[in-house]
Amino acid sequence: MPSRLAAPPAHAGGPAFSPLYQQIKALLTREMQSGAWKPGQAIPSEHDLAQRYKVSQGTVRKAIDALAAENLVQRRQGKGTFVASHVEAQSQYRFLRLTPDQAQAAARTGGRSTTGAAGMARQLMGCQRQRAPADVARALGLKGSDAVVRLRRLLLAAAQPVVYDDIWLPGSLFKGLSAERVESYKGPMYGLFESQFGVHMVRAEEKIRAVAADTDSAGLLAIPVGAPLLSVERLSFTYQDRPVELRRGLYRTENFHYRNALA
Amino acid sequence: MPSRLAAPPAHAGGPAFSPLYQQIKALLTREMQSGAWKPGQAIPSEHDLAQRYKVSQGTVRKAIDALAAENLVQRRQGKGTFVASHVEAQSQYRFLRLTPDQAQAAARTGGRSTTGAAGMARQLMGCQRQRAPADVARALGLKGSDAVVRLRRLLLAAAQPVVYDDIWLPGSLFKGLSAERVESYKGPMYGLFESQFGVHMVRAEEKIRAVAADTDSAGLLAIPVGAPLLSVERLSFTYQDRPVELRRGLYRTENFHYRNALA
DNA sequence: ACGCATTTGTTCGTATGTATT
DNA sequence: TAATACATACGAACAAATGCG
Repeated sequence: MPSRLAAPPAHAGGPAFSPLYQQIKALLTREMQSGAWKPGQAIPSEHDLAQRYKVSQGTVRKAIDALAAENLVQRRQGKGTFVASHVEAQSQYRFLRLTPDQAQAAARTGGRSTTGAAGMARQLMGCQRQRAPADVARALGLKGSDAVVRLRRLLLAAAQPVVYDDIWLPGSLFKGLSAERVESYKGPMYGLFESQFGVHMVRAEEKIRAVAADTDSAGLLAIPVGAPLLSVERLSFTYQDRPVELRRGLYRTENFHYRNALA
Repeated sequence: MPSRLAAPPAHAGGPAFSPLYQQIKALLTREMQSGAWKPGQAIPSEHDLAQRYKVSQGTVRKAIDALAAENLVQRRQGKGTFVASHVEAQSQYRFLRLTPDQAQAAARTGGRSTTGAAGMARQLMGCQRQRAPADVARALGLKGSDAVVRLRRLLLAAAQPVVYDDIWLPGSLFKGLSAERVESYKGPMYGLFESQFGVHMVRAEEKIRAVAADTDSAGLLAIPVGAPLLSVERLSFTYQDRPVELRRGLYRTENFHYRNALA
């Protein structure tokens, strides 16, 4: 009997059991999901957790290693293990891959792209509540009758528009979200979601295309109709792979590029 | 005295030492780089390596774990640990992110995108040797007088051109590369490089933009001049972060998209 | 079909090193 | 300096997957 905690049912298809450290990992994840351990805060020490769950410290360590590999937590020698946060400087703009062309790539040297595409000016173009369009509802796992928040904004570099974002969020999770709250918040959008609404983005999937600017986007981004734009459709997930944001971005890439690392 | 193998010098800037398992990792990497352990082959067992290097099995294990995390090797329970290979079915087209739009995304379920953008027809448009242009030489770390191989090709889906690739390789590493060798090889380009020239691609960096088709690319890809195209500039590295390929790709994204996972 | 040897995977325990406060 | 927390290293035992006789 390999499991001493919650033994998963032995139904066909799924594994009849899972290693102890994965069960511990699931328990730790649940603590974060429930909000008991909040982003930026330290979780209990390995020694502490080992006692709490009656397992060896090495097993807790392996569970935490797995969480760290998925960027759910961050280990800091001598200090502790911290729940990942989009508010902290280290992991701010973690999901933003747009980079100025002339940014000296300190890519592999561990140099967090200090320049990045951060520090761009924000301009909110709209914040409305409405019923979810069919495609948005499908992506977010909502019913067509459910409410969503739609948020549109521009990012500008040197007074030039570079990014237009069209963001859709489940209304039930973002109750008091308003234009004022967005505009008054300093720092990345995901920091706002996390600190004000308790929704922490864990991972995302993007679909990228080249498209021609239509009249709307051309106007917003100050380019000719038909000019090429990078279209980035992002679906973001919180804990337990629950989709909580659909973001459609249009990027001008004359002076910026989307950087990606393949391994 | 933490190091029992090669103790790195304690010069300023670099760490005065490195953990044992990292030293083991470096030794293992050197075996692969030298060609002593070839892609697809099994490396010695953990027990074997532990004896060879006079360290514990756990230390070898941690070294191999690190290599596996970087996709340099692949572990298979009960069988052994194998040098990663672009020839094998599992990791074929590892660097290809272009996906048909209607491919049912088995993304997280572990389902290797069987559909993928594999199975596309290839059409070689040229294979020449020449002196390296300045920008290519800079990217590959060559002198302007060095020879390079330039390779151009189309990828077609349903008889429609989808991808145009312009590939630059250091001439010194790819001596007998010819159009015939490329056309007769079945399987991915990186499989050819690996099996025929002993150059294994370990990782890559990509810069992605939206561009308008010029007359050349419009003709090649059968689209109007000015149509939007995804421009993907890829720099690929072999062991020790040595750049060995510059690839400029243009993708039609009407029916395909570039998929990316953020974590 | 069965058992056995091999290899990686999991779990435990202990000791020591390094970073932080 | 001391206490705390993560990081490294060792050793041991058993489990699970594989392949072979």
